[in-house]
Order: sequence, then C-alpha cells, then structure tokens
Amino acid sequence: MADSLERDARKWIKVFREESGDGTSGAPALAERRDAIVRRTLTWWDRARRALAWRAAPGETPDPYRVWLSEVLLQQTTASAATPYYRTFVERWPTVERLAAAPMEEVISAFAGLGYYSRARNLHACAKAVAARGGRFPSEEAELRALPGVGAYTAAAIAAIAFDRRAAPVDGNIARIVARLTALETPIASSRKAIAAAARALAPDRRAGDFAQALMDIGATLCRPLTPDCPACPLSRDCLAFRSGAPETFPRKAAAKPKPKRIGAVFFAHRADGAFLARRRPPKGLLASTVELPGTVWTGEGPGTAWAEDAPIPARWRRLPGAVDQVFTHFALSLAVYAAPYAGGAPDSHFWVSRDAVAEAGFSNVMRKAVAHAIAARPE
DNA sequence: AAAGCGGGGGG
DNA sequence: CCCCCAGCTTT
Repeated sequence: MADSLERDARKWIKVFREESGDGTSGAPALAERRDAIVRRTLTWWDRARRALAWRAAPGETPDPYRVWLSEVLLQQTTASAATPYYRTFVERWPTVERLAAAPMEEVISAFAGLGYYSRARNLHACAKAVAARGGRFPSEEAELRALPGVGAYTAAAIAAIAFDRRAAPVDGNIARIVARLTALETPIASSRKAIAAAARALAPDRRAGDFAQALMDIGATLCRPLTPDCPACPLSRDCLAFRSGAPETFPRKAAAKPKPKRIGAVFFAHRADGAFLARRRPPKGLLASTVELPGTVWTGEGPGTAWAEDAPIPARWRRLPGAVDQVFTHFALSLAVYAAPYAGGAPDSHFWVSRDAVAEAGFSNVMRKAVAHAIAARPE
C-alpha cells in the first residue's frame, strides 16, 4: 500500500516534470488530472478567495509595486501580521520612486516589529534599483531574481501575480500542498527540486498568478499543517495524502538533527557573607539582558569575557563536582562550575548578589541552576 | 517549547 | 550546492 502510494507520487512528479519540459511525452490521464486540479482550484478561488489588502479586485490590473511590496513583507510573515505594515507602506510611499527617495532610517523604522530587518535594507535597495530603470519592474523571472531581496520565490510570485506569466512560486503553503498531493515520502527540505518541478508542471498557461494565490489560500485556510480540512478542499479527490487516510502526517518531517553540544565554565566568587558576583548579559542575543555568573565563552560562541579584566584572579578556584546541563533550541549546554572566596570589590560591570536575593536577581533558568549547584556544594 | 518561514551569505 | 542564520508567530 505504502509502496504503491510512493510509486504514484514519484510518477506524478516525474510526469509533471516531463510535461513541464518539452511536452513531448504523452500521459493523457495525468494531464487530464492536472487540468482538473487547476480547474477545481480556480473555481474554488473565485468563490472563496481571501480579500487581502494587497490583492487587486477580480478583473483589475495588479500594480507590480504593490505585489512586490506585499511579497517582501510576507516573507517569513503571516498575512495578518503583514497587513498593517502593508497599509502603512503604501500610504506613505505610494510608488516605488517615492520609496526609493525615502531615507533608509525611515524605511527601517516602518519595518520595526516585523523581524528580519535585512528585508528592509534590501527593500530600499531594490526600490532604488527599480527607480533607476524608470520605475518599472521587470516582468521576467530571471531579471526579477537579480534584484536585491528577490529570491526564487519572490521572483516567481511577482512574474505570475503582477505579470500573468506562467511561473510557479513555491512558498511553505504550496510546498506542503504538493507534498500532500503526491504523498511525498521525503521531507520538504530535501525535495526542493522535485517540489518545484511538480509545481511548475501544475501551473496553468493562463491565470498562473491566480492559481498560485489560490494554492496559498488553500494552504492557509484548508490544507493547514496539523489540521487539514480535506472535506472542504477542492483538491482532496486528487490528493494521495488524503487517500492515504493520514493527510496530516505529510509532509514528512526530517529527523531532528542532534543538537550540537557546547561547553563552558562559570565562576562562583563568594564573599564571607555569602553574596557572590554576577553580571548582566548583552541586550542582544541568547538570554539577552539576563543576569549570569561570570564565565568562559561557551564553545561555538562568539567572543566574551571569562573573568573581569580588572579583577584579581582568585588563586583557589575549585572545580565543583558534577555539571549544570541545559538544552536550548539549537544546542545543549554543559557548564562546569568553579568556586572560590573573593575578598575584593565588585569589578567593572559586576555586582554582588546576596543569597536571599537570588530569586529576584534576574537569572536565566540555566544560571539559576548554576547558582543552586554552587550553593548546594557549600563552598567553604 | 518547538516548528515554520524566504533570502543571503558562507563553507 | 547545502547549511545556517535571523526574529517573530503560531501551535
């Protein structure tokens, strides 16, 4: 059963790929299914499309500037998060020339809160590039691809949506749909080319932009990652994942790769009254602004300060038995803990934390554990 | 807590 | 070419 589904998936992708090439090989049954998929998808979209701020009304000619702007804002961002930003941008900079003429800082500020701020820099650079060629966006994918901040996805989206070219953008939604249509057994990340080929083969000669937007809407509202609504989906009768009975198990997940291990050491420098030295982490990056014990750089991390440069180094650091372990999103950390009495004043950027103020001091979980570890060892 | 998400830059 | 990163959302 699984084998036949797998064969079917490969056949789909293979045939789609062939049909998207020179078109000589005949596979009428699958070609008809492809046409049926397109027809059902467009019919569904004409009835159920989302009314998003950047979408031209049916029959209206899209403005390439608005299409591009919306696609950049939508990178790594949901439609609901992008909408208020889109409105702000088009009101403030109604044309690409106006955006190109704006100071960079204003563009960055207008982006604040969306994340991935290199998008803002590229947005501005791209506006300038387009303004320099007369304010008209190229309609060819290859030329679009050469613009700053425009990768394969965005180039295909603009070509299809703004210029009605037969292009096949593959965003996360569309990749999921293709993986489900074909019951693809390999994870999306390792099947990019096959998915792109299948998407290209599916794309219709006319209304490719509508088709792509329709798939995105289906992905967002029906073919959801965890809870697909197959009964409402216009593609379910063509969908091998649906036929498998467990559509939500597609796309297959890549095996979680083992987290890299990092190691480091922290120093518990304690005073006669039990207080110990701490410092605050930088305002950016991991555990930003939280309080920590002074310690070494963790392996695999950037530069840092092990111990205050202006402080005397205790001669009697004692390695405490055991270690403090913490698993973060991207890596696992194991910290050795060293302790020593310390009689001097607090060095620059360091401060004393008394034993009964540990809870309110602002330690991260891992540093709280490290402090508890040190105290439990009853140094001195 | 963990996964998802396009482009870009680095290995 | 593949891998990793970046910040915020959604689950």
